Amino acid sequence: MYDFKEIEEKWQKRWEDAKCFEAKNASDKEKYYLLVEFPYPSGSGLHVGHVRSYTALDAMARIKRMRGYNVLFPMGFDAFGAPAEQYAIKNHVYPANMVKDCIKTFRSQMKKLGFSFDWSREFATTDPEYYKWTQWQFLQFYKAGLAYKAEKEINWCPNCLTGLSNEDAEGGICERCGSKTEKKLKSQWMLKMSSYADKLLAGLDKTDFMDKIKIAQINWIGRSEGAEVDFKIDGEEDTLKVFTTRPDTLYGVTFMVMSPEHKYLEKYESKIKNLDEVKKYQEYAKSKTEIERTDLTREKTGVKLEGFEVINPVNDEKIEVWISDYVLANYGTGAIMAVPAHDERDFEFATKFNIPIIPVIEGGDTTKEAYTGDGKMINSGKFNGITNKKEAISKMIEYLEEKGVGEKKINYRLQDWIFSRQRFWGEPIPMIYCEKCGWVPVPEEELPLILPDVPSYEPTETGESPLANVTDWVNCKCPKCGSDAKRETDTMPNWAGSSWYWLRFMDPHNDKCFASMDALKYWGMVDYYNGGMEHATRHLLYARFWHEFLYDQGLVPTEEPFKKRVSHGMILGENGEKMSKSRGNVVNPDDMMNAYGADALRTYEMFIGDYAKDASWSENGLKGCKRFLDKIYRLKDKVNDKEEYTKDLEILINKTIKKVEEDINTMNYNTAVSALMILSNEYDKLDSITRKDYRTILHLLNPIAPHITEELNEMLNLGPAFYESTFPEYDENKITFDKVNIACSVNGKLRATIEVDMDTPKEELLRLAKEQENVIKHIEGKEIVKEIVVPNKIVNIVVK
RNA sequence: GCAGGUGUGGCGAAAUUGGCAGACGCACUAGACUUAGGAUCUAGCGGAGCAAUCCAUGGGGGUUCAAGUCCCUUCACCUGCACCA
Repeated sequence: MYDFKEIEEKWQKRWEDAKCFEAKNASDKEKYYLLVEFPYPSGSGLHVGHVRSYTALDAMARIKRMRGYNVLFPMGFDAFGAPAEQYAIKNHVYPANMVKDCIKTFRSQMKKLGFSFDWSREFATTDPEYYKWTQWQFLQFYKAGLAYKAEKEINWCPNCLTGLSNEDAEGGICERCGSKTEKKLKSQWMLKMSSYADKLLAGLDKTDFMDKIKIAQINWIGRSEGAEVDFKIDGEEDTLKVFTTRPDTLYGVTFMVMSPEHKYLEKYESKIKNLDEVKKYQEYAKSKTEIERTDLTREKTGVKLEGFEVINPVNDEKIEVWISDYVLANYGTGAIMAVPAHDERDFEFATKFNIPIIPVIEGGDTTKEAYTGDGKMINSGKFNGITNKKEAISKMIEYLEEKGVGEKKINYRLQDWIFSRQRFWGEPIPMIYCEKCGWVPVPEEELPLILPDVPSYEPTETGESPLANVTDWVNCKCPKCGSDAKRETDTMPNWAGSSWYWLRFMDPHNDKCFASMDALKYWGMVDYYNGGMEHATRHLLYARFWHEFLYDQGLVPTEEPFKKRVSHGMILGENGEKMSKSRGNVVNPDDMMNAYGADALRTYEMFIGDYAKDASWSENGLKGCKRFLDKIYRLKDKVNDKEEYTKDLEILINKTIKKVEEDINTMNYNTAVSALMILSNEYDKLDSITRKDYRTILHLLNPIAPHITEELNEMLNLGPAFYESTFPEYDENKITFDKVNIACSVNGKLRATIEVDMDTPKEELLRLAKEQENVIKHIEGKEIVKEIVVPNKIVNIVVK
């Protein structure tokens, strides 16, 4: 019938030549910034899931442009990270070349799909011109005291002799060889994200994220209010500090638990009488994989410290101290006060090791289980009798503060960001270590610090980055004192490059700064940011943290980077499972485009279902959408030479205009498509349609299926190309029919429908309803109890 | 365990937010046109029933003239987080 390939290529070229999708950094038009997460250019090419979100935002971008906005809709590539590195290790090639090839494939696929990205702004995070600024920004963190070195555990595979990312060591098992991974202490660069915890929480109020995304962020930050309490170590001046959310239960403390990694175990080694046993337990805890350690069904284990006791600050009683791996080293102070009567985990522990349980709040049976509910305080000295938990907590904190043995404290689950990777394929961290001066930043004018090629891409045997083997790169002079020094060989994590990329899109070719203040001010916040739900926590937090930091440094004009964040559901295989090579259910967008065309693929992915939900692929569904486009094409033969709407279609057309724009702006793409299908069905019923009828449906469909609609519009010479036209407006006066169907029911059951004039008065509706044969049948001989009339909707007669 | 979400025909889903459940599409059935159909057109398509009608939105209960929609309860599945003190 028509050659969609030829049509698609023609229009793609036309758009490119016209540069109609290139955003201007200075414009009288109102700006609109649409951002969709840039992809990782993997070797397997674009996924049909990419097509879904890109089409969705493309449709929005096209509508916004046709509504007169200066739209920024950019695309780039996030190309540092594991997959390219794995490929490099396997094939002994420099990853940059492979990345280049993959990007080429991705770009060409996206162009074939007709996305209206502004390609003039494209970049990859691996471009030295880009990572120069990633490095520069890292130095700003350093200068502000927010980047520091600390001993942190990494996942270490004793078999491969290599450090692994959390992803590669999932569940404590080395992905490559299957052996159990260990924890190994390594000095790593950290970013002080924890100091932004409150800002990250408060900043959410300035955004319009989907609720579930806000909640995910809030949970991840994990703010919890409580108190820090000092327990004096018996026989020492030192105190053991714990964090608790339940200071009101202090009188119920019967033991303390420290994590096996707690620093006091070393400090007070000489005090501990059963040191051998303790050391053995520490070894045991270390050998546990992440999964084993966090397995809730696992029985509690632990060792009591002999000769090491603390004093309860509220009643001066001596308390035994244990170590157990159920207490985490990296949360709170790494030690807890245990109140078995009112905490489930402490209860479990106390029961197992026969430790006394003292209830301090009335309620429940604390010989059987921990009571975590509310109640009257008992066994708590002067606090006895308080029934309100909130009051009890604040009174206790007041008391602790008075005595100088504790204070109010807010804790966060959110931790500092481990910013080092012992990996090759990442941005080099621009720091130099000098014996005399310590850590010295690479001078800014020497950036970018180029990532050199190396003889081997695998991490070294000591767990260092392969860069450590490039001696003439590592060895350098200290920028401060000029003596021999060494470069940091760790690289940045994958997340670094994607933590500010939306800013670079605003001014991608700037070589003086990461983006000019003018550009940053003009584009402001990203208006609409779309990405996968899997990035709702980490990426989004890193990006917001990074941005908030830049704001505090006066480097960006807005506190928050993204106004609205939305996420799309996955496209699953035809069998309802996640698409993967091993499951053999992968659908290649190229194959679909070749068989049905880009427009059909785009239309189908918009029609597939609720945008926010997962959806299973169906090639038959795609065929159906192709048929719909074919029908649109065939309708051209019905076009007459009239220039106004067909009278009978006018209302439906106006309604459809309204619905399509609203639906696309609210992510209800599926109903936008279905509205257009309904309209096309109505057109099809008529012998002829007008030029305006036809141009309008093409125009409405254009954001979703841009090629075929442009072609038909031009073929019939209906008007200027859509990319340079204004989107149709609906007439508010013509979106309601003058006739309306009224449901007539008896006792809530539908008995008849009547067609009446819009806004027919109540009395008239009731009278008409009662004339209906089937209504009469059901009310005859019965007593009418109630009559409900809702104008333009329904009549309900209640009988007995 | 906690948090969030979902549950409607054979399938993907709609439902103006309390007012005719199943729009639109797929699959399927019958027919038309055709050398042919993976094209197009016509008709049908939740279940039961010849029909009037009855039953149906995971299950149970409630509010209401009226419930897919609100409330209570229960089950199932999905996604995060998970011994966070």
